[in-house]
Amino acid sequence: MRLTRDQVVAGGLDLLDEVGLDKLTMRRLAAALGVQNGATYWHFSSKQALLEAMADRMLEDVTITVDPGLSWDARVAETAHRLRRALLARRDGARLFAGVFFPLPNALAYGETMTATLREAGLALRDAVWAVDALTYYVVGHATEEQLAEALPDGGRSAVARLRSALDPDRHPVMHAAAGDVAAPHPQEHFRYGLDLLLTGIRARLDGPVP
Amino acid sequence: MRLTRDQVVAGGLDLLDEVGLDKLTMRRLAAALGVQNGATYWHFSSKQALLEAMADRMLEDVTITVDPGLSWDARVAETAHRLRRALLARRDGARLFAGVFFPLPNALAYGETMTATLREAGLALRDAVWAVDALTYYVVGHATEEQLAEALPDGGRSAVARLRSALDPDRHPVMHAAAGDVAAPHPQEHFRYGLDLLLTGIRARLDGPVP
DNA sequence: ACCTGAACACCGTTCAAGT
DNA sequence: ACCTGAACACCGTTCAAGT
Repeated sequence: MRLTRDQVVAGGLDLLDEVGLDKLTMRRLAAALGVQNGATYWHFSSKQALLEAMADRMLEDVTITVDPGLSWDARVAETAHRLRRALLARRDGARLFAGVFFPLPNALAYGETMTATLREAGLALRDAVWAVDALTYYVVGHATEEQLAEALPDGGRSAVARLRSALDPDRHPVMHAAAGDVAAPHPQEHFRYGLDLLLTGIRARLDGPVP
Repeated sequence: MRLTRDQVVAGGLDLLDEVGLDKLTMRRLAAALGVQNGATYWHFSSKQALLEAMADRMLEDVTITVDPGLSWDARVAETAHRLRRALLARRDGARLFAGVFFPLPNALAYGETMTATLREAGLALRDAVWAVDALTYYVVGHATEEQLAEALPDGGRSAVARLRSALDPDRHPVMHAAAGDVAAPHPQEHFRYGLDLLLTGIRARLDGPVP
C-alpha cells in the first residue's frame, strides 16, 4: 500500500509522542514509515509544512459544538480548556503549536468560535478579536510551560530543584517564600486562576466602558 | 586578545539581529568572532547554554527601579511594557526567550519585582505568583506573534494576505468581518488591551472574594 | 587557560532515475 | 503518480594536540 498524506501526519504524531519534538526528524519519520528518506517530500514540501499539518490535526476535537445553553463565559472557558487538553495530549504539543503560523483550518475554527461567543456576549468586534488573542496566548503559554517541566529527564523534579537553588532568599524574598507554588504542583488550578483573571477582565468591559 | 564569555554573548546577539534565530549557528558565530569552530565550547558547554545567556542579557534593563510613587497597577504595567520592549528590541527576541528555561538571573529579578508588587497590592502569595505567570505568558505570546509576522520575507504583508485568503466568509463570518483587526495594524494598542484585561481581573480579586 | 584541526554522527532538501 | 538512491550543503559536539 502506498503512503498517504494522512499516514504521514499520523506517523509524525506517533513519532512525536515517542521521541519528542527535538528528535523528530524527517529521516526518523521515513524510517518509522518504512520508506526512504525523500519519500515524505512528495507529500509535504518541507518539514515546516508537515509540522503545521500535525499541529492542526491536534486541534481536531477542539471546536466540536459546545452546549449553546451555557452562558458565554462558560462556553469560552470550555473551549479554552479543550485547547489546553488538545495541546497537552501529545508530547511537546504546546511547543509544536507555538512554532507554527496561525491560519490553519482547525485553528481558524477555534478562533471563530471564541470570537463569535465574545461578540454574542456584547464585546465590540475589535475587542473580541483582541480578547481571544489574550486568551490564546495564555493557554498556549501555560501549556508550554507545563510540558517544558514534564519534558526534562526526571519529569520536572530537576526543574523544581534548579529553580529552588536559583532563588536567593535575600534577592528574591517573595518568590522564595512562594517556592512551593512557583514549582506548580497544581497545574489545573493554576490554569483556572489565570483564565478567570481574563474572564473577569472581559466581564468588566461588558458592564460599562473603562477609561 | 582572548575571547571572553561576554564577547561570545554579545557576538551571539549581534548575529541574532543579523541572521535571525533559525540561522544562528555555532559555526557562523565562531566565524563572526574570528575563531575556530570549537572555540566557543570552551566558554559555553552547549548552544542551549549560550542561548540562555543571550536571553538573560536581553532582559538587563527590565528591572531597573520603577518609580515607587506609582500605584501598583501602573508599576505592573510599566514592567510588562519593559519586558515587551526588551523582547522586541532584538530580532526573534521573543522566540529566543520562549525557548529557554526560566530560572535566569534577570528573569528571576523580573519575576520578583512583579510578584512583590502584586503582594503589596494585596494579593495572596500564591495568587500573586499565578497572576505574574498569566501576565508573562501574555507578554511573551504577544511579542512572539508580533515578531513572527515581522520575520516573514516581506515584513508581514504575506502573513496578512495568507490570513485573508484563509478566512472564508461563510465559515468564519466574525473573523472575516474583523480581518482588519486580526491582521493587527496597531500592536501597541492591541498589547495594552490584553494587559488591561489582566489588570482588571487582578483588581477585581482585590475588591472582594470571587466565587 | 584557551584555542586549533579534524573528525563523528547526524540534519533538511533536491532530484535524476526507476516503477 | 509515487518512491528510491544518492548526493549537496550544512549542523552541534568532542577532543587530542598545540600554545
